[in-house]
Amino acid sequence: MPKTSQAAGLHRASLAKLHDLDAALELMYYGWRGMTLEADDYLAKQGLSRSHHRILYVVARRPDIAIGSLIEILGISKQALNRPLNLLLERKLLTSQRSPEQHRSKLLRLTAAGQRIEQTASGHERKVMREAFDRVGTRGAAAWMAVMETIADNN
Amino acid sequence: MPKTSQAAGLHRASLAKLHDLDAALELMYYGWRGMTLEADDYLAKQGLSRSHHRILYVVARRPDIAIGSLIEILGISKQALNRPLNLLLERKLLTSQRSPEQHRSKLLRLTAAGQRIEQTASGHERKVMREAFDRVGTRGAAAWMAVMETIADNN
DNA sequence: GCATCATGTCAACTATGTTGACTTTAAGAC
DNA sequence: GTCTTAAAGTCAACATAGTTGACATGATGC
Repeated sequence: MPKTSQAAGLHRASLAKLHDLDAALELMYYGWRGMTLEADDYLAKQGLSRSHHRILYVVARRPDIAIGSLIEILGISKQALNRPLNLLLERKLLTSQRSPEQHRSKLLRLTAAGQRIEQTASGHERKVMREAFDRVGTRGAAAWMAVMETIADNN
Repeated sequence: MPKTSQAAGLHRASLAKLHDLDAALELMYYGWRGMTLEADDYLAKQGLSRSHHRILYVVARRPDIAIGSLIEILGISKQALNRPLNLLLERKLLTSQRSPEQHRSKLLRLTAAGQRIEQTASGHERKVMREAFDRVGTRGAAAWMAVMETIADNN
């Protein structure tokens, strides 16, 4: 895994602004890095990375999700899912079992250990968001969400 | 280069929310994807990708930047810079020349073609931001910036 | 028994990053 | 002039995270 950059953000203001919105473009970039920085450091210490966290995050919010649905939500191929998923199963952060009602699909769940790691990693990200929202109040937070929703739905 | 995902965002609301701020975490992820989607499609058509765009973006805003400074700003190793940078030079989107005042460093500049591509790619991203800002007004945009600044400086 | 769906796996490839170990080029010290 | 140093360039080996294609396995439905 690439080292989580220590210096990202240092240069946040070091570029001439050619356009009005240059600052916004750069903030999106450094904002994403800033939000995930501590979580990535924590995950690296656990021998995990962003891809593992994405899996844990989704399974935490969709217990008993089938592998096919997980693939759909993550938007990657089953081959790409294979490696990180197997690592999580080997490390017993996830369990997989055929549905009791004789389905073809396998259902994924977090173990207690998996829950703990998901909570901690996501918690680092939430902490960053919470501190930022605290600075702008409810109205500001709502505006941030509205902007991001518009951008996220741009496709 | 990985295909720029078509389906990202479709599942934006499909997860149960375990915490207050889950929506914000997901918006950061899908927001980043949404902002870069069209630019990445455009770049792919030019046989380029995000890493090339980052180089073009920085050089556009720091004409005559030395390679060492570029490395610092991008936060990657010179070996990682090597390949995309050489492609841009071969494709004559960038020029490099030793400083006239007999310096050791080489100075990078965009060619007209390089400027055109940088403008177009960044323009796609600015368009997305502009549309989102238009929905929330000046105050909302200012709040968005304030939130992102706090997050970006989190390191 | 057979088709089909969901899953699993293998191989080859691309892209983007890392570290380590060099070389080359230019400038400055002496 | 030679030597040192700084900046840049290059080569190899590696890791991660994705892609496609091809094929195997397991469970269900008929």
